Amino acid sequence: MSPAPLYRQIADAVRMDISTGRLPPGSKLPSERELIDRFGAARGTVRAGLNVLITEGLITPAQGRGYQVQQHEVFTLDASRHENLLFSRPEDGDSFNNDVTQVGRTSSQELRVEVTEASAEAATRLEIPIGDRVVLRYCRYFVDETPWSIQATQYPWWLVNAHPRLADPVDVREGTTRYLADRGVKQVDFHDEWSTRMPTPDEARELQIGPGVPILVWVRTGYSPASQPLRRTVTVLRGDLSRVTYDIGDRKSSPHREAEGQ
Amino acid sequence: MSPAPLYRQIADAVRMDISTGRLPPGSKLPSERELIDRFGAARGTVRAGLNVLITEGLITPAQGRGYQVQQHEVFTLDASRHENLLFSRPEDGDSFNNDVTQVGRTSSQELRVEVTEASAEAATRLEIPIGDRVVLRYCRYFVDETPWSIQATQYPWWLVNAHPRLADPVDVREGTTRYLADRGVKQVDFHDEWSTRMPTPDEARELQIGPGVPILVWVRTGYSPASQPLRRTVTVLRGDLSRVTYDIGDRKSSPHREAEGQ
DNA sequence: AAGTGGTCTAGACCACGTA
DNA sequence: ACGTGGTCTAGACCACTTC
Repeated sequence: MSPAPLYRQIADAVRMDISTGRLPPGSKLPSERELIDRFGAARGTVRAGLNVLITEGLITPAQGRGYQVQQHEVFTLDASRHENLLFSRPEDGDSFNNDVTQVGRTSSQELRVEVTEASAEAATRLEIPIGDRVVLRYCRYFVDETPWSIQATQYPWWLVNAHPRLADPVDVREGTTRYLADRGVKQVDFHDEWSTRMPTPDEARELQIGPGVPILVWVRTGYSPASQPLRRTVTVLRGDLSRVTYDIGDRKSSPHREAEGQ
Repeated sequence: MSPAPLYRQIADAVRMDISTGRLPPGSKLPSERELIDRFGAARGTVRAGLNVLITEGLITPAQGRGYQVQQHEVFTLDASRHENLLFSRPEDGDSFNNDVTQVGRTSSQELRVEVTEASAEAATRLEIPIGDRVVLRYCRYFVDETPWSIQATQYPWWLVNAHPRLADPVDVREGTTRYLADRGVKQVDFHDEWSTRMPTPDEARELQIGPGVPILVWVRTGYSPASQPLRRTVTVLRGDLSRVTYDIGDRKSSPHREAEGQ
């Protein structure tokens, strides 16, 4: 066995300090110059080692302030209840806002509404021709002032015609799902797709995430009782701040809600 | 606006070549020496630029062979059907194997069985004391010879006592869920938790993933009709090869199965 | 002003893969 | 043998933060 290269030894040593708690979340790492002395390495080698930990999502660098051990406040989303009318009352309003405030945190959002043409994926899901007109409701959600997710929902034009507030460039206070339900358009079935990947530079900027933090991509299609697709929502969630749960079956409530170490 | 640093310009230029299709998935990138000439940069600068794309999961380097644009063959897992006895017949056998062969691909697995003590998280989920004896069934799954997931299931000791094949260090041919069901122990409710993060070095080695590829972590707890926890399974999935779906509601089948670009 | 990380250069030698 | 990436050095100057 050849020995591990020096930059890996540096990464392993610092990673060990983090996992054993010698460097707790939020604490400051030794400076590059200190590590140069400790390991007798050139600066480039030390930086290569620290770079490993950055791409593992363990530390973040800040110009002029040194490196810091990452710390997260995870927010849990219950996807099997979320937007499910059976589990929300009309007075609860927007489901995201509701979920957040219920655990004692604050939420805010930025909304943008456009009329555009359906992308190929959206058209397939919505069972309309590619390029058909759709309303796109684009929203960025914040938990405690931190960007948490970006959401883009497309509604088919026939639905917007019948329910024009979908195209309002302002909040639909009670939530669009509830708005539609109150007008007789109920979403009773959902098809969800989940995947993960590293963010594009644009996504990283909008969610304010650095290198080493992946995102969750959630594509939800909502259906009427007649199995007609009513909308398609793409949500991009910060991986370091998100946990998602599903309950399958008839159990009334999920008994466990504790945080788990990552 | 100050101009972007040179290494970012290099990353952006190559990323553009990839996203426009000039460099299709699987193709070879220009060598570092070529990029040095094209951009008039030092080697370290070119490598810094390529490193950005590596951590974005867009390219992979291979010593002696150059850089290559990443390509994936995504495998979709239907989590709301998976292991659900309502959707599988006894003769189907192990559900993972079944899911894989049904789409014309081959699966294999490595199994290891241990008797250990319950971790804190597992004990909470299984509603047993911390440190209680459990059987741990550890399995690595392959799709088409590629490592795809690592799975660790813990069964409480009272269940193993009653159904001893759970501790057999060999495959339970029909699948453990079916084995238990046939002996009157039905799992009817599931609680699932999903999160994403970068792999630890160990996970990266076992799943054969390079930098820039995140993982999905899936924690499933299975319950009896009396809401007694029967098992807790932690699955670690390669993010670049995995898509997960849930169907919520009564719709018989999900009408759409097409691949989507990533 | 002093200390931190960010960018960049110009070399060197090694390890791996292909031919 | 040759071309590829992998590791490493020893500098330099800049930008930002803290004091």
